[in-house]
Amino acid sequence: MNTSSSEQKWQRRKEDRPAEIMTAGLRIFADRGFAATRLEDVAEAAGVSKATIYLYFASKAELFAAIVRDIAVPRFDEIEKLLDAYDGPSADLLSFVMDRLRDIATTTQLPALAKIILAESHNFPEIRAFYRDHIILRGFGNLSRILHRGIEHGEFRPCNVEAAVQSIIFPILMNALARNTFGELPQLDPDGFFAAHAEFVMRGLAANREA
Amino acid sequence: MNTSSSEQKWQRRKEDRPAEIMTAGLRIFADRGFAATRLEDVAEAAGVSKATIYLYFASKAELFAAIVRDIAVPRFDEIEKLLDAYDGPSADLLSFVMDRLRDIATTTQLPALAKIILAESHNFPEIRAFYRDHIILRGFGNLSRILHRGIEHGEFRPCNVEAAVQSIIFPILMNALARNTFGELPQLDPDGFFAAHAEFVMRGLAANREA
DNA sequence: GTCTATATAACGATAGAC
DNA sequence: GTCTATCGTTATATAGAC
Repeated sequence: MNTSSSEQKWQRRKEDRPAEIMTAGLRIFADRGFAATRLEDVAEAAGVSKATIYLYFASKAELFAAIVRDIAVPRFDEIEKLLDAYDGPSADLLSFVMDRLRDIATTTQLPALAKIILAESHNFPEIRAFYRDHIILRGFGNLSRILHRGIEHGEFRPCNVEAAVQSIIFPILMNALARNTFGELPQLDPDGFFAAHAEFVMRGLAANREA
Repeated sequence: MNTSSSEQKWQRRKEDRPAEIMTAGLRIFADRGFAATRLEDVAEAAGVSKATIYLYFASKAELFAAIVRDIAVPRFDEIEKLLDAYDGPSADLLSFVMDRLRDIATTTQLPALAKIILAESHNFPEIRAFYRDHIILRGFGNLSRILHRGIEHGEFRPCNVEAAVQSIIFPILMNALARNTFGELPQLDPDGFFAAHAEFVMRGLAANREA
């Protein structure tokens, strides 16, 4: 594996190591799941030794959490920044956020990681607690804010907000999980699905138009 | 485990064995997942030898499929029988079917088994194919029938039926999966959730009432 | 020459084989 | 039931940057 001209066994690249390890870890975790992923394979893919992983991450579970955090946190931050600043119709705000969720579900590996949580967190309580507190509750909270706002403004009908949050998010998540698991069943085609689900949601939330 | 008066080490109970094995298997599969379940433990819990399992089931995957089938098929049959016979408002029919889905999600181990499919079917394609063809596509098909019926009768608005099916089913399934994984987060409380989701769905499907 | 990022090698638990 | 291989984790040696 050495380049021909150099006899160097390794280089100091303190800045880049964590990102390289996380990139390698993401690919292998998403492919094989948590338990089946060997840190030695992650190390090899990242071009470091197994021990080097432990310089930057306290444990396998911490590495996994860091990977999830790296994907999720910037997106949540962006969404929350918008929520704080926004001052238009709640339906538009909800549409925008649902579009972002679609992007996350279709362009990142977060669904594959969510699958790992569902599948294996029974054996690994640390990763479950992290995902519950930093992903689920945070995501629920953000959507909940939008719905409460819309209800207060009379744009959405009063309803069980915690339940509505699930009616909105779970199809998006589960569609991604199902595609991840069953491949491209025509029923699961994301293009048609997301537009239709957004329409469905808007009608489900619409305030009664009365005279 | 033997009764005190009998010295028989075993009895011929050809009729009961499969059910006993499946009951034991259900508990252990739901608890540990597919790969981690050892047929030896299933045999012990069922009070038979490992070889006896193979008398009735061709493989571990076949046993798993039989357990899923045993839970799902009678319920599908019941629902489909109703669909064939029913002749009232589509909204009532959909309500009834959603109630049945809620019962299945809250009173059976099917969500735990669904979790296994999501989690492990990557490694075990046989169980994925079975679940896709006999559970997902069948369930999708049934709901799809109800929606098409309601649209034809003018009771539901015309919409992307395959997408609406997902907007309806996935929250029910995912709520059960999330409770299974994260325990009793108050947000996931099924009592409040199912009623609210049903209301949400009815509004999402409602035909435009126009003059 | 000193400091430290990194590799090598060893440890201990656990699971799978025979 | 015992033995063995594997893998997460940790201790120690060494190489690279300044």
